[in-house]
Formats: sequence, structure tokens, C-alpha cells
Amino acid sequence: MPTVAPQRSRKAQIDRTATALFRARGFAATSMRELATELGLEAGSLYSHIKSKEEILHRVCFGLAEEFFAGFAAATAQNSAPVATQLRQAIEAHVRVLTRDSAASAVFLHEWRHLSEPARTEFLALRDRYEVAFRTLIQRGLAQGELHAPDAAFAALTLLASLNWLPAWYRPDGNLTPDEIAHRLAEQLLGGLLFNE
Amino acid sequence: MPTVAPQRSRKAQIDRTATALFRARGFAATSMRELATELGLEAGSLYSHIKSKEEILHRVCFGLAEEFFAGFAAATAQNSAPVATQLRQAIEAHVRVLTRDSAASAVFLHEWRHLSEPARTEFLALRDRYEVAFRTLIQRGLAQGELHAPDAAFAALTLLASLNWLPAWYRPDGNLTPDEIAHRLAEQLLGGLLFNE
DNA sequence: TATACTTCCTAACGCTCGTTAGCCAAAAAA
DNA sequence: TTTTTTGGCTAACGAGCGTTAGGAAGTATA
Repeated sequence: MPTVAPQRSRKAQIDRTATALFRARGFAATSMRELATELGLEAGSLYSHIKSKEEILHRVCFGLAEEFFAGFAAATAQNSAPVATQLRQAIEAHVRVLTRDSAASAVFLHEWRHLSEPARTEFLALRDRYEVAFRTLIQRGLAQGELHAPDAAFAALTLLASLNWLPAWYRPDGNLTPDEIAHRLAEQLLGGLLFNE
Repeated sequence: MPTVAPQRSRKAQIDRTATALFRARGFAATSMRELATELGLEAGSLYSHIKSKEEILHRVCFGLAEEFFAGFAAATAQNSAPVATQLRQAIEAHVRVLTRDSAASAVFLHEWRHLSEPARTEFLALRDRYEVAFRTLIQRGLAQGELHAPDAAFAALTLLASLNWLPAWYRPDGNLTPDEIAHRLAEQLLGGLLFNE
């Protein structure tokens, strides 16, 4: 009988702790014994809650993918709004996901390659779909004369690149709130795309 | 007696092959036996040429750091030139290093954390110095009114982030030459910073 | 020709890995 | 109260890890 009700299920605790370790050391360099120790358990005990090490990685990667898609969908729901507005909202949604759980984001961005097939291919397909969504939005902006850029694919790549660098330097206790960061990034990145700044 | 003289020393061959594997699988997930097989050797034979697995990683990471600094130094040698020109040249130099050996670049960007101390700390200090160099250049541009940005640190971070995403998608056999890529990236990234485009 | 060096081999070292089997005590459900 | 479920434990499995020792064969040097 725990003195206080656990705020999270054991499985969720394992996911959280594993995510932090995967981020810090990388998936391959994180051992189940390390993970167990961090949780005050023995290694074997983990398997009462999970099926395998990779299952954790799978959950983290695909869970975050879902969040990114949900954010993008919400940001572009109002199809009649100016493309620039939709793009700004999509950027802010992306940043919100990144900052809400930067450890999981870092794992999502860097550790997916340790997924075995077919999960790895599925994951890459999702990532590609997401990138295409941004590219398409930018292309619409170009076609309607709202944005200017030499190349939509190029613009989408550099835009996502700038955003995805965030987990590398973001600190939750920094002096910028996630919303401020999102706003600044949107301003800066759209600055190069908009006609009238 | 090899039928043709080896274009590279065995050690250099090992470094090259290891770099490709480190990039594809990650440092921790690459075994010395895999590396040896790739070279047509047995695992033990590698140690006639190298001291340890980490030594390879060390050489790759610090070798590339040197190249980045040399490129930046050359790009900003003419101190009297406009800051925008220096910045453009620094961007192009950075891209040139990235494209000249994108495998080594990917390792430089992602696998450095598997360096053990004190190399890891030394590496991070170098990386920080490089980032500061860009930030300082941008700051000079702001001070002289040549550039505009809400925050020099922010601008430097997003700039390097956009550039460093390159090894993730660059293909040497793509339809853009490294110089074209460098030029486009410089245009696009300076577009958001310059007053008159 | 004798010597040293280079570059590979085989075999093995101690160690850590992810995972499983079997067991046990406490808690929950019946 | 009996039964089932939950969530731990210990011990061990087979496999793979980085690395080393010792030796063999070819090449270069003296």
C-alpha cells in the first residue's frame, strides 16, 4: 500500500525515466539495469510492465508523432485563414510539443533509427508526411503570393531544422516561456518568408 | 603486395568506414566486429592500427572541429569587409565542410556525446566557441546597423540549426552542387536578417 | 642473409547485455 | 476466508561486447 497514490502508472514512470536516459546516453548505450536502478528496481522487474526495451522507444516515437500531427491539424483547421497565419500557428504548435516534453522530443528526433523494421520504415513515412504538410502549406503561400522563397522544399527543410534544434538548447527553467520562444521563432523564421515585415 | 597501391593508409580506411557505420547505426550500436567485416578483416586485427574504438570517434570529432574553425577563420579574415559578406562566406564555408564529408559531419553533430571525459567537455567547449564566433559576428552586424534581428543569440542558434540539418538530407549525387546549396542557404538565411533584400 | 617491421590471424579474456523462469508477499477480489 | 492479481525478487540463460596475447607470413631494411 503506497502512502500516497502514485500519480502515474508504473509503466508511465518507466517510459518517462527511459526517455530521459535515452536522451542523455542514447538508446543503445542505455541498459535496462541502469533504467531499473533509476527507478529503484531490479532489471528483471521491468518486464512485469513492458514487453521489451524497444517497445518503450516505439511508444515514445509514435506517441510524439501523433502529437505533432494533432498540433498541425489544429493550427491549419481554419482553411480560409491566410496561409501566413496558418503557418505561424503551425510553427507555434510544433514548438509547443517540443517544449512540453523536450526529452521525448530529442528521442523522437534522434533515436528513431534504433527502431527495427517495420517500425522504422513506418516512422520515416510519418516524418515524411509531416514534412510534406509543411511544404504544401508553404507552396500554397507561394502560389497565392503571400510568401516568397526560392524553393518551397528548401524553405520547409530549413524551417523545420531551426525548430528541431530547440530541444538541444531549451531549458524549462530558462528565462523565456515556451510561448515566448514559439512567438520569437515564428517571427524570425517568417521574417525571411514574408513580403512585408 | 596489393595489385594497386592503396590510395589511403589502413588507418584512414578504418576511420572512413567507421565513420559511415557510426553515422548509420550510431557509435554505441556499431561493433568492432561489424567494422572489421566491412573492411574484410577480423576484429582483433583492427588493433594493429588503432588504440581503441573511442580513439576513432575522437579523431573524427576533433578533426572536423578543426575544419570548421579553419573555414570560419578564412571566411572572416578580411576584417574590413561588410559583416554581411563575412557572414555569407562563413555560412558557405560551413556548408562546404558539411558537404565535403557528410558522414563525418553527422558523427560530429550527433555522436560526440559518446566521448568520455575529459574529451567530451573539451569538445563541447570547442562547439561553444564556434557558436560564439557566429553570434559575435551577428552582433557586430547589428551594432553597425547592417543586420536586424530581435536577438543575436537566437539568430545564431537558428542559423546554425538550419545549416546543421543539412547532413540529414544532403546526397552527394543530388541535383544541387555543394556550392549551389551553400549559396541558396546563405541567401535564404540572410534574407531574414538583412534590411534590403 | 639476418633483422625488424607491418599486418594479419586465431583464440580467448572478463564483462555486460536483454530477457526469462520461478518464486514470494502483499493487495484486491470473490 | 479463499482465490486471484499485482509487482516485486533472485538467479541465470546465451549472446555479444571491446580488447589482448601470441604467433605467422610477407615486406622492407641492414
